[in-house]
Amino acid sequence: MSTDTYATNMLGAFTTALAAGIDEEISGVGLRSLSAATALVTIRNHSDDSIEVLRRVLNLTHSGAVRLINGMEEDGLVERHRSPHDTRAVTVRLTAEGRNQAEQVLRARAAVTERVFAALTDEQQTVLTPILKMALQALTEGRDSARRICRLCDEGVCRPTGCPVELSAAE
Amino acid sequence: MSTDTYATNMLGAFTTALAAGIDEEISGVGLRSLSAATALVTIRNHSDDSIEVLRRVLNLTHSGAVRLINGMEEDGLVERHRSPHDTRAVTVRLTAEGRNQAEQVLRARAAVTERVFAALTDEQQTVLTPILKMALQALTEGRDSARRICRLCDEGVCRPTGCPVELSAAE
DNA sequence: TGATTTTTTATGATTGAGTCATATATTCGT
DNA sequence: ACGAATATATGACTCAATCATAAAAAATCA
Repeated sequence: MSTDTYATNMLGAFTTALAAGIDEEISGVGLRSLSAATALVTIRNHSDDSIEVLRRVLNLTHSGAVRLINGMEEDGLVERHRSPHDTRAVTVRLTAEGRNQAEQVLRARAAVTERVFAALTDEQQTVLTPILKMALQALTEGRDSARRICRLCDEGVCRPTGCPVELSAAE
Repeated sequence: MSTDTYATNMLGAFTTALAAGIDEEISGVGLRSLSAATALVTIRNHSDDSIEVLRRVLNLTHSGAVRLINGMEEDGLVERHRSPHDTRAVTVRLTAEGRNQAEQVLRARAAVTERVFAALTDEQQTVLTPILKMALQALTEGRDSARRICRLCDEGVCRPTGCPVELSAAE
């Protein structure tokens, strides 16, 4: 069963188009970088994570993450706090403004994915969901990988139904 | 018919995961930037396009594109030629090495999309194809948009069957 | 307990992709 | 033929991110 080159080519184009659309929409929120937008949502979902954890989710060097947080702190989006049980670690927390901006990033991403979904027939929407679930399970390769994949998600939404990425990560 | 937030959230995660996977795999080819990789494939598909056309496909400023081509020329991947009918315009053509690297970029992207496809059941693969076709049509907003969406595709593959993006662009 | 290794944050120096402002040459429209 | 539009190019600069390195706290283990 050799893979259908035509279909895989389209999957690539689909990814290019969708990723570009999401990036563009998120850029419209007006944050200093896409990394900042991603960090904002990541922190929203996991408050009080250390810079080191953030570093892995964002796939940056540690100094890169430190500088990203510096900038976001300057912009009044996050605050540094000393971790109570490990005085080396710095935990990062959103300010009210940061929380506000994080919601805007989530809305921006959702706007694009909703637009794509709306272009499909009801039946296509129905069959697509389990396909996405299956693909996400296959793409997940452990805890760190799961955090990276879900880094721009509204995690509250997946909680009740169960996130396939989290399930697969806990294998 | 309010959209299913759970499904759109997963579509976002799917895009994040797939786009990151593709970027990472393409980075493994060892070119100086993702832009260079994209330019390489774009030029492969449309040889002798001008820098100005490239600029639009890659979504760069003109000077950005000029500098990208400078670098790629230094790396021996492309050659500048004066356009025969417009002496202002510079057309860009791949060297043998450039062609070689472009194929590697295509293979890198295909490897990731094939892996995802392979994780699906035969039936899921069958129903996914027309869904992708429909979504791509919806995501295409004209000629320039089509070029951007297909910028990392192996365009030869879509020719026989017909690329939904091109069809939609020619509306 | 005390010494060594590991983990975590931070900073100075640098890189490199990309932008902005501007210059120059060619083509097009009238 | 002249003015507007189009195309390439370059100098100065920005900014995200890296590399190399330092220092402090925690964990390990002898």
